[in-house]
Amino acid sequence: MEPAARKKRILSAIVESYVKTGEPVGSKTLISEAGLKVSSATVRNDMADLTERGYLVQPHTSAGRVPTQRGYRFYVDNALTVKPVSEQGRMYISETLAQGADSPENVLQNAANLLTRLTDCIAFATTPNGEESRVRKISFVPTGAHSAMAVLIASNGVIKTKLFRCEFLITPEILTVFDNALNEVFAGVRLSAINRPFIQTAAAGFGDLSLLLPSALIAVKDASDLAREVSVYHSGLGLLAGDAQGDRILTFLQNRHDVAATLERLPLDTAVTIGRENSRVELAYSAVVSARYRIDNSPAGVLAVVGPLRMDYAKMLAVLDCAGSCVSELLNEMIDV
Amino acid sequence: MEPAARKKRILSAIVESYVKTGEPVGSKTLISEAGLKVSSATVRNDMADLTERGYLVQPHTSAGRVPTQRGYRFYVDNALTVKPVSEQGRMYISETLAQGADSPENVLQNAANLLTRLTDCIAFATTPNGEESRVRKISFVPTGAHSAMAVLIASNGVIKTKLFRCEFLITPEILTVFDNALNEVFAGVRLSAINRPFIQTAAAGFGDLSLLLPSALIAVKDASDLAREVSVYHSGLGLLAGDAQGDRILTFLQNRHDVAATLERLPLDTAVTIGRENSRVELAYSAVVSARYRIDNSPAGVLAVVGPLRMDYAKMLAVLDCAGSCVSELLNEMIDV
DNA sequence: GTTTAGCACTCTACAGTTGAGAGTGCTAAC
DNA sequence: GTTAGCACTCTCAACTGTAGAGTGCTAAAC
Repeated sequence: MEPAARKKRILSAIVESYVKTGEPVGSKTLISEAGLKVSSATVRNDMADLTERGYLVQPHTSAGRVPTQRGYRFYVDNALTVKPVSEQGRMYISETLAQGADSPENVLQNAANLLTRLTDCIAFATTPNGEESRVRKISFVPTGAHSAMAVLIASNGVIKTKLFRCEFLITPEILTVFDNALNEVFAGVRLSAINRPFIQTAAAGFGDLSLLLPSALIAVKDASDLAREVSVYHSGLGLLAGDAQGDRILTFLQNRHDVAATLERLPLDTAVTIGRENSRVELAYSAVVSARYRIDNSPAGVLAVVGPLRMDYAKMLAVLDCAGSCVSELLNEMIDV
Repeated sequence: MEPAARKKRILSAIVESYVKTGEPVGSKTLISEAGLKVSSATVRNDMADLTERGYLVQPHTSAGRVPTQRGYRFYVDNALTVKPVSEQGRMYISETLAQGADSPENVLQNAANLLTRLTDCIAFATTPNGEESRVRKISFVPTGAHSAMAVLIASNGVIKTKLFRCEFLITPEILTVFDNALNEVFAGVRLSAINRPFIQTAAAGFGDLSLLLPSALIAVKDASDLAREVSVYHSGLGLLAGDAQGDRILTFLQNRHDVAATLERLPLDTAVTIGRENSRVELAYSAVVSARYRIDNSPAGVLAVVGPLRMDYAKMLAVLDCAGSCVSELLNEMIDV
């Protein structure tokens, strides 16, 4: 075998052995496990070279080698063969996700729970980000003499409500007027366009009505903001107990908005993000495997698991890929009512 | 001083010193800190007695004493003077809770965040349990040709929505019929009474209509179930990093339903629950300080902090009591629209 | 030029030892 | 009932020695 090819094989074997055992891998272990036809001295030379080039490190002088983040990256990019989830596995995943799932939120929580169970990692699922979605319909529901609820239905299936109060008496007639007026203005508008200037311009266009509308307009804007907000479901907190990176990850979880933003920033495809490649320092020693689910065939929310660098990347990728496509299927069914 | 009174004083002093320093308290330290007018030998005799009666323990032969759970309990019941939060403190709490609080959920999340900040403990806030509350109003909003959304407004101010589909075409007229029919049946009914038998009986009473109603009825029941469900907001996960009980508490947090149930089971007043007094084993080495907030003057949800047994109980009680009443005020304002 | 055997070297992990310091329980006297 | 004095116990931290694992280097073999 060519020296170059052998080195690649040695690196893969070290990653795989280290992932399995957690022990630094020495030259002798490597020969017996990888079935190499060379002596330990040769392997040592190759390992020294790989160390020099930054793919491996030695915890201390007399220890075996451990992959660096660069080592894992090389392994994931060049030496990984992902075997898709079996047909039975896929059915199991699909059925588990659908269990008692009467809303998209439920499906996503199911997904996080399931991923934790299948991967033994903390898992996340985000709601679809609303950046691309538009207002499908606005309705009003009376809730009291001076209060009502605005209901916004977005094109990605998300429904948000917001209460508001008025000085004047709210009658069914007024709500009908609101309904007609606001649907005319908002229908088809992108959620991201609904900001203060937008509602001010809208209000100005209503003549007499504009005196009655402000609180309703603000309620619609608030509902739109809520619909754009990404919320995050997670599962597997308990796994952090005793985990080496547990403290860091807890710090990461502390701030909901950071978590949402970090997950949103993940690639649009199934992907592995290793250590410092992550946008948050708290994840500098963790690996994130993620997949997007799609709604109406465009990337929507993300499923992800966070675990140690030392993880079975092939398995994780297979599971996430499958879960992602199952979630897509389920949500698309639910939404196109 | 009477020996009995002195022992009580010694126990309190040990609790307070241990809470402050975290170090087992020896007889000499005790004399200098509690200003006792007896010798260390006398104190040692008293400590030996308190140890025998289960109020103190020695981590090892040559160490000072540490309070047992029984010791803490005695201290909390007999030696604690709670000084109410100052007027300024109260205003600060009240204002912080109200910040950007446009829904009860927001107020509760604010409360959890604030409690974490003030107490350096993980904090929880539960939504009002719906056991006592009744249906105030039901509305329907069309969302598509064959789908609509049921909106249930409960007497405790909670609003829940549920989508449903029908085989037949949904027109505004049909929804008006639904609206009238279902408000007649459900208005004033306790949420806990809305179960399968109830909706079956209800459906039976509608004659011809009953063919159209089932999915709407089920949607109302589902919304009612959602409204009864207690959800839990929490804050301070990051504090678990490096905490001695962190692992246990993470395990406790793992299951949302257990958390909700445990919190619901806490006393109706401001209270301290110490170690094994808690209903969950994971909290056997933690203390929970809790307060109920009230809606319409009856106990609704709970605010709680979970921390080490070794905590400043007086301060915690003061803060929780204050936060509880501030949340009550705020929510009552929001709800009686 | 590449590969190999052999050997000296380095480092860790673990177990055992030691001495200082803290705090106790007991006893005899007040 | 309280106190002084003293022997005793236990922890903690620092230090030591040893076994084991794995390396890097060198000189010889392919």
